[in-house]
Amino acid sequence: MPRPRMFDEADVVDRARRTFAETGFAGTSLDDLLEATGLARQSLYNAFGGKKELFMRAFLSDTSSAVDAVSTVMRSAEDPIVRIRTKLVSTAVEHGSAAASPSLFLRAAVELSGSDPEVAATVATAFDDIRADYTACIVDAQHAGEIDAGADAEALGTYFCAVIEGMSTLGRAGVARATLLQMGLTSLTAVPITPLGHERLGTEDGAWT
Amino acid sequence: MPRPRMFDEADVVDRARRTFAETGFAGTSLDDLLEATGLARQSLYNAFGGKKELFMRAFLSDTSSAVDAVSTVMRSAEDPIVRIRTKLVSTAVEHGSAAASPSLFLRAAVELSGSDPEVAATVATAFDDIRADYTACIVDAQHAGEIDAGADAEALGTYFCAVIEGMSTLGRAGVARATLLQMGLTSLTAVPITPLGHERLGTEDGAWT
DNA sequence: ACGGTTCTGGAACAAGCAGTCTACAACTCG
DNA sequence: CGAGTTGTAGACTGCTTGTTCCAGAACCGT
Repeated sequence: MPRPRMFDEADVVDRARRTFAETGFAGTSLDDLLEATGLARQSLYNAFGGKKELFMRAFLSDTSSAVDAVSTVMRSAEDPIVRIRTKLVSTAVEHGSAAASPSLFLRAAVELSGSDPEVAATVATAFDDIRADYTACIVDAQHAGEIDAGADAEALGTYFCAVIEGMSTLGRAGVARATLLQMGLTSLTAVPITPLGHERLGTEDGAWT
Repeated sequence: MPRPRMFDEADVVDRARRTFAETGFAGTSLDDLLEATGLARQSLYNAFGGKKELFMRAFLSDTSSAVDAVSTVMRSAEDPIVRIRTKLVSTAVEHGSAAASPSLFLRAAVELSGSDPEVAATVATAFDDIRADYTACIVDAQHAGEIDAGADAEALGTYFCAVIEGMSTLGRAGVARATLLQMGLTSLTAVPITPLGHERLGTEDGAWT
């Protein structure tokens, strides 16, 4: 019986995500959101409840896609060591050079982790999940004989988590894509890769710009 | 002839820095600043000009001390390779476990680099300076025979910049000090250290908590 | 002690904010 | 087709924001 909505809820959340990612929670006004989503004031309140609630929807959605993105790559059928290099390269490409839509996950972590307990908890478990995925991938690589079995897999997993967050941060701060890529590939040399691992990775690493 | 000020300008800037670092530019109201600094409304406007101007004072001051902090360590008399490890350890200690006062430099980079050109430019040159300091230190280490002469010093410098920013970001997001330390020390293994370098670094790396 | 200059504290201001209310339009089911 | 329910649009409401104004207090050199 109700009049059907003139907007797609998921689409609205995604537009809100982009807006919040660009100007932050405190820096985004309700009018900004209305303009970005095309919704009428009351429609936003009917559908979501308010600014904070819409933010949390967008934030949780972005967080889980960030976690999923890692998970997808780290559990793919590729050689374990290649999965990690793939993630490093794609992070450099996605976060390089201003243009690309910045991550709300990272922004919310920096802006609100200190003040909002729910955001802080979500960020913390997301990082744990991401770390676990990296770690699992490194264990796979050890079983495949690509990485020294004696290496501390968890230390390496945590390490990649930091490298990739650092790349995102620097990318947002304006560091060029090629520089990010160089950083990512350098980080791989921290891993005690066996001769087999090097063979699987291939020799030439250039050709991304 | 004028009535002397009842506040120390540098002290006010420092208190403002802490406040802005905790709640961000948009998230900090003038009343918050007045409470944090103890100034009267008009005094703040007389002495600094306004909210934005005070923010820039605090931001520029924090940025140059962040750059100086790197520079001081990287040009110290210590063995080059030890300087880098020192910086990694101190970053882990300072940014570990919520409590410690967060960096306004990092926060402003994430919050405002996308919208404020002056902040973006400052952040960009600060990162360049920091990268140059790391690179110079690695070159020193190569001359001292601690790092393979064939390594790409600039790539390694850029890399440490990313690792350390990543550590700061994760620290703010709630990652424990011990974990940050583990990340920092793992990042060192990306460097092609010569036998002499390993000797200079020492063998046991534990005992920080 | 006094005049000039600056600092101080609070009141006042306009603009912008998140959120609410009301009238109307659109659709579905009986 | 029409009654009922829900979405839409925009005016409206307190409240907070950054900033300015004004009157008085504090200090210094003479």
